[in-house]
Amino acid sequence: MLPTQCFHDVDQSATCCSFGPCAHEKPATIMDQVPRVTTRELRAKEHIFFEGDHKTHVYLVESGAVSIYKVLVDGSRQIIDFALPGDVIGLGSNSEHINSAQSTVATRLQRVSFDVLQRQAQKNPQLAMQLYAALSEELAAARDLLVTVGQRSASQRVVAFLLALSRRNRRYGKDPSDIVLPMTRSDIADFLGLTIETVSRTFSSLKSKGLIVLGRNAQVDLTDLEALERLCAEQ
Amino acid sequence: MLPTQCFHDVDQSATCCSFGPCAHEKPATIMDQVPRVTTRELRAKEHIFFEGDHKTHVYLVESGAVSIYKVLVDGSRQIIDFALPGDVIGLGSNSEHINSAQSTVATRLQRVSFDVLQRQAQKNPQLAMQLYAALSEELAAARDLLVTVGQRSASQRVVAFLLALSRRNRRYGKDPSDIVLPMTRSDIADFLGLTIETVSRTFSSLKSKGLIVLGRNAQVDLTDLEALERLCAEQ
DNA sequence: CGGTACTTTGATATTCATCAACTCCCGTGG
DNA sequence: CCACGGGAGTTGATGAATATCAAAGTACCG
Repeated sequence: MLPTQCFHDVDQSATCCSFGPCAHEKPATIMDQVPRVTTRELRAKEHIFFEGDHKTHVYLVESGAVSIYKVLVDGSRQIIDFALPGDVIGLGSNSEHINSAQSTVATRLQRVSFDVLQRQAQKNPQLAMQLYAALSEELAAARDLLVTVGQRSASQRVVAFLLALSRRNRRYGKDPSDIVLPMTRSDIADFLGLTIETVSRTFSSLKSKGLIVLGRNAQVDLTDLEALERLCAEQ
Repeated sequence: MLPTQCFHDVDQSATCCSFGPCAHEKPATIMDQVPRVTTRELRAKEHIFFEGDHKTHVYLVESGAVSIYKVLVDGSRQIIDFALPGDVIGLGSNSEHINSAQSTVATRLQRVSFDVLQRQAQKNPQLAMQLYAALSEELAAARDLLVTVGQRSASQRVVAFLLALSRRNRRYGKDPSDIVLPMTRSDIADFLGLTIETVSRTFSSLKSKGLIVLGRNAQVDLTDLEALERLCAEQ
């Protein structure tokens, strides 16, 4: 097992918020098995690749954050996943990218050649199975997000999003009630299938209820995790 | 490449309806590489497995239709995919199912042992890569549905759904303007993140506009494919 | 400092969910 | 053969949630 662009945790049992604990600990196993790893630095809002581009590399996020998204003809955008430090971008056997990727903040990436990775996988069944497991997690994450967007109210979606970041913090040994949002309201809105205004209003509402405190620098304090969990599950 | 539960087509370029042509033709390559294939017959609305169940088999849909879904604590259901004839259910490296599966109509399945398949894949890199490609398609399908549910209006979702079935027909050499819906309005609603009533009203509205004709036996005639495509893309 | 991008807040409009009643279809049993 | 019953589908009336439009406020970067 190895980390993927599993931004929100994959919940096997669909309790609560459809986000749950994600069990991968080993960081970047894939990258260790392939030679010639190079790094790339990005400022905020730089593109890594576009949908339809020929797939040249697979990337590991070292720091920062990347949005994986699709755009419709009318220009509206659905962010499919946020790739955070430790997550891998660009897996899948297609020779072309099926979505676009853009840094949401300043970001540092490691990259390996897609072809080299594919060839290694052909020779090494264990690597192939690792790739398979990684993709399997991405699939679970995409489906969890689908459940959230398809079935939950605006405030439940936002809370689910915050709790997913909280759980990620816990997984990495950081404070689960003190999270950072490395993306704009607009990014969050496009991730949750809402508008900027609705996301902003929901934050304000949670703040006025004393469930969160909005700090400087995109910092958010989750002052009542239990109440948030309840909010996310209820109805 | 091999077929998966890619109900709607995977559109590489996110044109129109986020559903597009899906290029797999070889049916059931996986099943041919594993011994002891058995079959199972189901009446409508029988369960194949539940979320959390130990994964014993991987299934190929021979006839009928299967809904893959998750339920939330409040009882609401999100159908994640419809598996139709030729599609495979139960892939992924988890030892437990991460969603439930239920026939929507009378259905016949082929099944192979999950463990046997895993072991074969360990030994046979080509099979492993096939599984990888299959999962890759499932992921693309889940993401396309996410885009539809997250960004489109009720009528656009319904039309996208109809057009996906139409394209599937075309791919299998059948009439793309004469489709069958092997599921209830309730299933469609839970797939598209809508209510039964909204789905029904949308069908009625499309009918009154002369874009579709509702026939007997869940048959739907798409009398103006171009107008439907336009409806799905516009705004 | 000054400008730009991002965020918040308010007023209004629209879409879709909800609640409720009714119809249709099909199978079952009297 | 017809009556009954239940599941599925349709249609209408209403309300709530969220999008849209508009404007002001705030932080950040040169």
